[in-house]
Amino acid sequence: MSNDQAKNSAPVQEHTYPAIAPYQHFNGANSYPPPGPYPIYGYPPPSEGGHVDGTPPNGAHPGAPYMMYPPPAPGVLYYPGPPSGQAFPQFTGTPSTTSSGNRPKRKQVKMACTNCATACKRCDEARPCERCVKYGISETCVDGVRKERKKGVKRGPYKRKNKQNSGDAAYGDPEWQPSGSPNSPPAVPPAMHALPPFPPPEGYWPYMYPPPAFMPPGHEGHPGHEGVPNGNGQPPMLSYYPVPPPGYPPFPHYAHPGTGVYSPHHPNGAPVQPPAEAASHADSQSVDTDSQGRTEESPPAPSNQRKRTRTSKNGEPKAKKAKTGVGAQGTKAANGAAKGDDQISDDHGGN
DNA sequence: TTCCTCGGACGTTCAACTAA
DNA sequence: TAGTTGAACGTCCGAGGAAT
Ligand SMILES: [Zn+2]
Ligand SMILES: [Zn+2]
Repeated sequence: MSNDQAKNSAPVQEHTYPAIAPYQHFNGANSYPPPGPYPIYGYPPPSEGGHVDGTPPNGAHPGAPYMMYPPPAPGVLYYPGPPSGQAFPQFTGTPSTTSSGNRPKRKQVKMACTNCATACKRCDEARPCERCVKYGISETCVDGVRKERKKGVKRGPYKRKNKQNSGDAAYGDPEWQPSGSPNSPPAVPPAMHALPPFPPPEGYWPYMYPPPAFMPPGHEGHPGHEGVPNGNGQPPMLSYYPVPPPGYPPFPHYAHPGTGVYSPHHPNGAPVQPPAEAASHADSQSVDTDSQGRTEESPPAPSNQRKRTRTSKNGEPKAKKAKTGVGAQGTKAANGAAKGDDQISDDHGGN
């Protein structure tokens, strides 16, 4: 902790997403989809047994990519319809989750008081903070001093993350971006510019329409397909299937970027899970990114599975701090107060 | 059974770096 | 010079050992 905390107390980095217009459901209903992940699938058009309103037909195979019917409005992010004709509940919460699931993102105070910092416990902005008040140590509840950052530390060359697709990123990679091959020029529709803010609320799994650089699978030339009216008064059919934009985790089902052919396998070889399973595992397929878009190569085991060793980073036990004074509070009353929360503790370093 | 410790995940900040 | 990157540094969750 150091004075730079005070220096920088003005701009608070809020990681909440701006309010966005309701996304349109697969079936056209205007409401927020529930926080994901959940399986992505579609239902066949009426010409193939589906219902005009987009609800699934009897015996519909929910894992298959189907044409969307009625045709969607371009330039919006769409979400899959509810399974089995159920309606999604109206989503009213503030989308704020970690990228690794539905767990709410941890909010840190900008500066914990010395007591809380020492105890590695949650603090708040108030002074005295709630915890210090609770333990009757208000008088020692003060901000710590932030260490000054080292200067003059040289770094290597930076990788550019937001570079245009160079063509060597594999499909499914966070860096992959739709672009044309030498044989198929880029097909990024103008409507894409009307997309809602990117990225969308975490936990939301978008469908993008029209799919950039994708051709629809398996319906070429069918009357009434691909935006071409069939001449029978039937509206044009438009393809609709998952396309992970750059930075999005891979979807459970894929259409090959080159051929547009749907495959139950991810282009990089990983098999696709059945929808129900995908729902519970889609999270694990996602590329975990932190608040700065960093990715986690290998997400840590859940903390309840972590092996805990009692040694410090250098392999030695951390020195114990005397249980006197405020940092270690000393009193049982203070120590034990709230279960699952406050236990006054020794200092221990972060990273 | 409760209390306390502390490993490490997670979040924030900002200097170094880079492209325009 | 503005925007991006990435590491330093801070917060604090929660498992598990120690104490009662
Ligand atoms: Zn505090
Ligand atoms: Zn305090």
